Amino acid sequence: MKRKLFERGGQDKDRVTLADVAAHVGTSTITVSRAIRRPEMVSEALRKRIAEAVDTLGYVPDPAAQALASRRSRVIGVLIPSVTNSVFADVLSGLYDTVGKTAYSVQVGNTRYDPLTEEELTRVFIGQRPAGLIVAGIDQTSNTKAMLERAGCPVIQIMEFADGPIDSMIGFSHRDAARAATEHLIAQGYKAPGFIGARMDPRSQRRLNGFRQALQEADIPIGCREITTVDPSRVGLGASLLDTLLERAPETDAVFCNNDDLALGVQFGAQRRGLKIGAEFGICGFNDLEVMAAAYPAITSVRTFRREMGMLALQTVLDNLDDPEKQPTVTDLGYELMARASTDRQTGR
Amino acid sequence: MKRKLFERGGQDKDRVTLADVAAHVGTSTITVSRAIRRPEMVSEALRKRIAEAVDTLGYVPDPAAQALASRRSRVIGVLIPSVTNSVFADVLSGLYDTVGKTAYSVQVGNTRYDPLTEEELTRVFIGQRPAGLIVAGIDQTSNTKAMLERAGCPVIQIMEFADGPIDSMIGFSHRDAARAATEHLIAQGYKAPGFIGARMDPRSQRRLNGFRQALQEADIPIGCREITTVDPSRVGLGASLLDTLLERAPETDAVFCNNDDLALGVQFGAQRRGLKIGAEFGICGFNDLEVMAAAYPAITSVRTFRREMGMLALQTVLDNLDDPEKQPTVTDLGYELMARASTDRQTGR
DNA sequence: GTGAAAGCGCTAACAC
DNA sequence: GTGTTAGCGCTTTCAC
Repeated sequence: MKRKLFERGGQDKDRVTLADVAAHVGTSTITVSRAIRRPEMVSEALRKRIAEAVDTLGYVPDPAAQALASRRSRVIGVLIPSVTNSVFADVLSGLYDTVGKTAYSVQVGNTRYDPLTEEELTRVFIGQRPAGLIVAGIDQTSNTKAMLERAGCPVIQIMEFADGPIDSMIGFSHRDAARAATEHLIAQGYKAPGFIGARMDPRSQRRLNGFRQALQEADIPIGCREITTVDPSRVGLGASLLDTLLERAPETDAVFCNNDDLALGVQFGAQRRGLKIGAEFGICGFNDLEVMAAAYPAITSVRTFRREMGMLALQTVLDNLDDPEKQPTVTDLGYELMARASTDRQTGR
Repeated sequence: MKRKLFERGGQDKDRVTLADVAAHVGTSTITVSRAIRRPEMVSEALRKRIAEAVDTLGYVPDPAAQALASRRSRVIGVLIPSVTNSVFADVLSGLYDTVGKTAYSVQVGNTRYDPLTEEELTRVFIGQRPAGLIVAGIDQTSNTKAMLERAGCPVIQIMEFADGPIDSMIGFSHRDAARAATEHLIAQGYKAPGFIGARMDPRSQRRLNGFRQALQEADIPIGCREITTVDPSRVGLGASLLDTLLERAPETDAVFCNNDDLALGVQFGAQRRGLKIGAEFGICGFNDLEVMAAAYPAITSVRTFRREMGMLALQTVLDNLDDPEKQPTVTDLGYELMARASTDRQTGR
């Protein structure tokens, strides 16, 4: 087994610097620096020779030195509450795709649904003089909000659409989306829809509010058909929450689930109980993960635009960086109800 | 809508530096630096006053300056082929958990299953003088491998267990795991197991090899029961690949799927066809995502230790950083066959 | 269009 | 234990 060679220094001596490139070409470091960052400022001839030297010497810029000298890093900080939750994984995927071949890089902080962790991470991120900051949600502590307002870089809030953005905002109304889902259940003829929710972070809470609002407007009493837990969401949890729901409120004939994992679990649980999905029991999820359309029977859900949110958020940072005069934007990405067999009363099964 | 305030400088003037803290306490910058990084080198009295000053002034270290001066950043680079694939999301979750309250941070590069993107990202990452590097797989280009060998930091290969590690390695044998799964199908009495695979990256390929090996050892001809595609895996794809499989090889009575998404899709497809899962048709997935146990019927899979892999990889980097004399380690995390109803021939459905 | 000088905020190396 | 001196590799500012 080979020995380690990173005791210190190591290949650090052979690091190729701007000065090396400059010497090779016979010009000054600043010109090389310009040739790389703003080619239009350097004559074509020089530019070409510099490009060649960069190539042959294998020069790679030192981001630390760049950041220190320019007082700006090329890191775009992203604060999300979870990395495993596929909702955020999709957002990340959009971010990574868009950051792709730009000179910027994405650094993700996992707040674990904890506002204080978020505050701490915000402090650290801002200490890096980030090029931009993308944060999930609108429920930051007042300290966090104050820091973000003075961050000195574009700040994009994602996942929500609401009043009082810190800077730019890209998302949708969780309440409206949930209300639409519930209205769909009612329109399909279900008489006693219930709600199943896990984690119950602020976004889940807003979805619950949308559910309540729809029932209220339809003059349907809620009864005991709201089953929630702070436990993280899992498919397996769907079935157990369904058990609780049907025990407490046997009249329930449909359920709006906080997210798709729960909905899938509810469907498995309902099948185990021998319920006819659709005809006897309606199921609606939230987010429209790919599995929903593929399930048997296919499960109704509310489609949300997660990758798009990531892409647009990153692009918004880039746009703001390009043009510092650019005004903040607030974008509603909306949602789309995907009605499928699981809420079709004609579906026997 | 508020005006932007990040035109440049902004709050940069009020940045609290080591010098500010030193002045406040009446000592030198280096002492403050030491008080923070190696408290045992500073007298208790001073240390306490410095801590207070740091707090009241709100000092946050500048990672760029640290990296530049020490020629080492506190960034641990992670190169994975996908962020949405929940397999890697789980690994990431383990990484983030472990990096948690350390002074290090994780930076993820998405290679998109492309060796050249991986090479490019490796070059950029190494240019950051990372504290450590965690890379998925063993199929790097020779250029990439050469760079990693000279990276001057701990390098951990994850997701595989094989010969010739670059430095440390943590994973398991995909071939052995797949062989075990296939042997299970055979032991359960299925006579003509097939293979369904998507993406077909090197790890999938090794799993296919394990499948072949098991059939060969059991003297079962493979026939046309290998259905693969380079398309990325989706649940929906499972059903279509099942269609292809049963068309080409109607004798098939069980299937080993490259991953759990496909297995779930196969199950939905089989249900749609009215096949009795288990009794008539066996299904085995790979990775044992949470949904597999929750499905109805529950689906057999091969459990892999993804979060653990992330945690251990990060910990290995930290250990190597603590003790540069530490020798590289190679760890086999193994796998575990989770036999469930979907491969139980007694299961009617 | 190009360059010289200065310094970003921190730490390594060597004093004391 | 603590301080001094020199940078790290780059960009800013201001000259030319």
